[in-house]
Amino acid sequence: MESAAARVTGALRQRVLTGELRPGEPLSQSRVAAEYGVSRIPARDALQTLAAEGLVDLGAFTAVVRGTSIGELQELYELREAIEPLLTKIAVPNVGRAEIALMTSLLGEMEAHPSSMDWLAANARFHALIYTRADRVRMIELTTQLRRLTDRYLYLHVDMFGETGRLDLEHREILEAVGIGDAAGVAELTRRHIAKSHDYLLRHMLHREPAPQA
Amino acid sequence: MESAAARVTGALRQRVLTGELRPGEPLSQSRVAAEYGVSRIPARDALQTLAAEGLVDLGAFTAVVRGTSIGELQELYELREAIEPLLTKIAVPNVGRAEIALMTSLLGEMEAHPSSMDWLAANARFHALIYTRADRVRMIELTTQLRRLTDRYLYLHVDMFGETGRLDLEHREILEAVGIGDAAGVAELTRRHIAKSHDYLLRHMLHREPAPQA
DNA sequence: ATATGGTAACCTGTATACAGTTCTACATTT
DNA sequence: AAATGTAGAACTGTATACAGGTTACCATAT
Repeated sequence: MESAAARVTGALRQRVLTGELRPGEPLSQSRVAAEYGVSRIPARDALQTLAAEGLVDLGAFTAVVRGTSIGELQELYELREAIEPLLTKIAVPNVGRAEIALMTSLLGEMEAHPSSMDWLAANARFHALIYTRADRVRMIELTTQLRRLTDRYLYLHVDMFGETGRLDLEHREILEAVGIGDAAGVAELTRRHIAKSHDYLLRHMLHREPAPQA
Repeated sequence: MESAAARVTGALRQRVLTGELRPGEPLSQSRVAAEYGVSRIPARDALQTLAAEGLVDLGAFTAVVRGTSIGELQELYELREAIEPLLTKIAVPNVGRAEIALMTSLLGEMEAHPSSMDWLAANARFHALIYTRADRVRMIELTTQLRRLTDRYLYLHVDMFGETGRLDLEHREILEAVGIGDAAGVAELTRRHIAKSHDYLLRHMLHREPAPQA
């Protein structure tokens, strides 16, 4: 069974992630509780979890949906650029035929559903598939969290990714390098892959919102 | 004022960190609550926080002090070796005379109190002093957490750091490189500094406990 | 002696209740 | 009109209470 707290956590996480709940939006325990038909305790638990994940700020008075900033974006991508290539380098030697087949089919799925939530989901699974083989539980957990946070920037600041075409090409390159077992190559391709998304987001944020909320 | 939850969190964190509470020790909400004279809610909050920090496992039945393993040690140090040099490279150009003076005095403090908790505290402040100037809130928070987790391995698996002498020498090297503003140099020295602690711990864990608890 | 079943102790998730704090908005003063 | 003060609304932290679920242990059967 799933606890009430877990249910509320998941629902809120989704709403914050997709931008349905805007940055700065206050999330009081009582209102969250009422909205999901639970008592304040599980609502409180959910807010605490989301705060630990960095999606919510726990102020003295009330919790609020965390804002975005170019500074934070910078940090998140710096971390991803450091960790994901590392994870890649460790994982690639352990990737087998089965994973490569699955990755190929995920690539097809992405090409079939450009610029949609389906694309984003397939993309996440594509990369996760490599990382899993690194056998690094903590690193993967951290990476998942960082990806969630940067995905939020995509939802909030980009009309709706006009870049999936280019990214699919990069995925094909990555897949090829995985195929020949070139760990260092995949790592470097991954780093650039991430850096390009960073640049893309940065350009859009600088252009559209010169002074973003804290 | 400090909330009851924060007080319990701090106290428990200390006890888990220093190994007073051994890995595997069950921490039920009720007993923690009774022990600190609070109700179950703040006790529950504290356990959740510690779980998010990775010091406690939130099982289905009861929370337990997290175990240690060579695999986790590996992950923690891989992360530190990736992040702390990065943080260093960013920070060093911003370190001024004031910080260098303070670092010098901290170095003296470490040399004056070898192999003690005071040494560990001064050591933490020494490195933190550099990192602060990187202006990377999230990275620093993450680094703090990783350092806490690895410090626990020191407490649990090393009789009581017989290495402070060598480490002080390395600190002196780092301080010198900071003095001449050699960011890349400090980064590399920091990476090796961390790697050596990793080796040291690994040797001891392999020697003393061939099959550590999960 | 070992396996099996049942009961009591323990523990968690959640609801409700209360005290104290923070914010808001309006009235009062300057 | 701006500043200040003040009641009330909103919110949080915490305590207490209750309904399951899990574990441990002991008695009984094989």
